[in-house]
Amino acid sequence: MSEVPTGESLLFLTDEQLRQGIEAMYFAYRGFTSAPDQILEGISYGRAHHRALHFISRAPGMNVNRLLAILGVTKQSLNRVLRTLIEDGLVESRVGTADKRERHLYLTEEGAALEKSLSEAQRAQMRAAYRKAGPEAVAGFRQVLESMMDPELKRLYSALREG
Amino acid sequence: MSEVPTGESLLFLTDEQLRQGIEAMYFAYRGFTSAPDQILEGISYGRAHHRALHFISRAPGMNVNRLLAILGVTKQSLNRVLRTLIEDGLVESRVGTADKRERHLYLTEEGAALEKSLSEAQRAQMRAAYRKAGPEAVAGFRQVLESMMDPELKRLYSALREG
DNA sequence: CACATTAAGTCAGTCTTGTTGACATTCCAA
DNA sequence: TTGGAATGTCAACAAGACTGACTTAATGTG
Repeated sequence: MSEVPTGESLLFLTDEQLRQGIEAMYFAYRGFTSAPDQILEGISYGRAHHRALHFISRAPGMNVNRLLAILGVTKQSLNRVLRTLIEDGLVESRVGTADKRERHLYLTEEGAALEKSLSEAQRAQMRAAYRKAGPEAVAGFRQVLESMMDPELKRLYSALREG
Repeated sequence: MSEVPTGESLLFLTDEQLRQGIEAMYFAYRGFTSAPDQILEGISYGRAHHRALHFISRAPGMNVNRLLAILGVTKQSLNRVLRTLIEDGLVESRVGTADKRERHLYLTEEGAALEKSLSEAQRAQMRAAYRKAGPEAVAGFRQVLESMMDPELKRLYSALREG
């Protein structure tokens, strides 16, 4: 947690090393999204739909505000996506019991099936990368990613694991 | 290169672990782009302009086809971005000497200045993340990112380093 | 030389995903 | 009971991607 880097890590962080990291992140992110994108093209959905399905699947019963905070978009933008998913019978929106203003979101069977196919494609890609790199590399990967997150996003990310 | 994982790595790659990796990648990518995005809003440029400036800076004299391959967009899409950058005097397009059909791209002084401010903001963010995570984590991070790349993109990524 | 191909640029139209702003509805809580 | 919060909706717009068709200029080849 020291703010002062060691001589070695200071040496390590040349602009060139950082630039390579930036480019690696850029190219890798494209690989990261390509598998689900391939499934999505053809059916009339995009990445925004995938993201909504993912997080609803991850935390079923989540209300709209929570999902908005996670996705970091405006409610108008999310609403368009959510509306099509609800109309198409992939997502169910239930009025809250404690607070009836809230809408709680759930995947229908059909929604869960699509989410599963998308997430399986993405996991397969991730699994291949993890295996190529090995467990120790994966631990480092996760550490750096967490360090890159905005504190608020990191909070939301951690909350997903803790329920 | 073995297709059969060891017992340990098999244990490691639970769906939950993979899902956390996927989410980490998603949240981290948002942190990754936020610093340059902040500079870009206000001036009338977006991420597409940033990417073009970055790679022209990285490989000055690059022709349009090469940049198209790196960015993975259509020429119509790139052209819109490139045209504004040239009109605004940030990028210079020189007719090729060997092959006069080609246009070679260079940053002007002004273009280099903007690129520098964008890349410094992004590097600062990356540097902070790297320092928090430590050198060993960074090595793992880089390894996993490279494993995630599409082979063609990895080729382009590597070519950037080798000149 | 004539013709095909390549590199680059352009025009027109479309789609997804994001944005603002304005407004209605519902319902909780002080 | 009234103000504010949560939600939803309408309209307009912008960035950034796409396809398809086409031009121009330069190059390569039969």
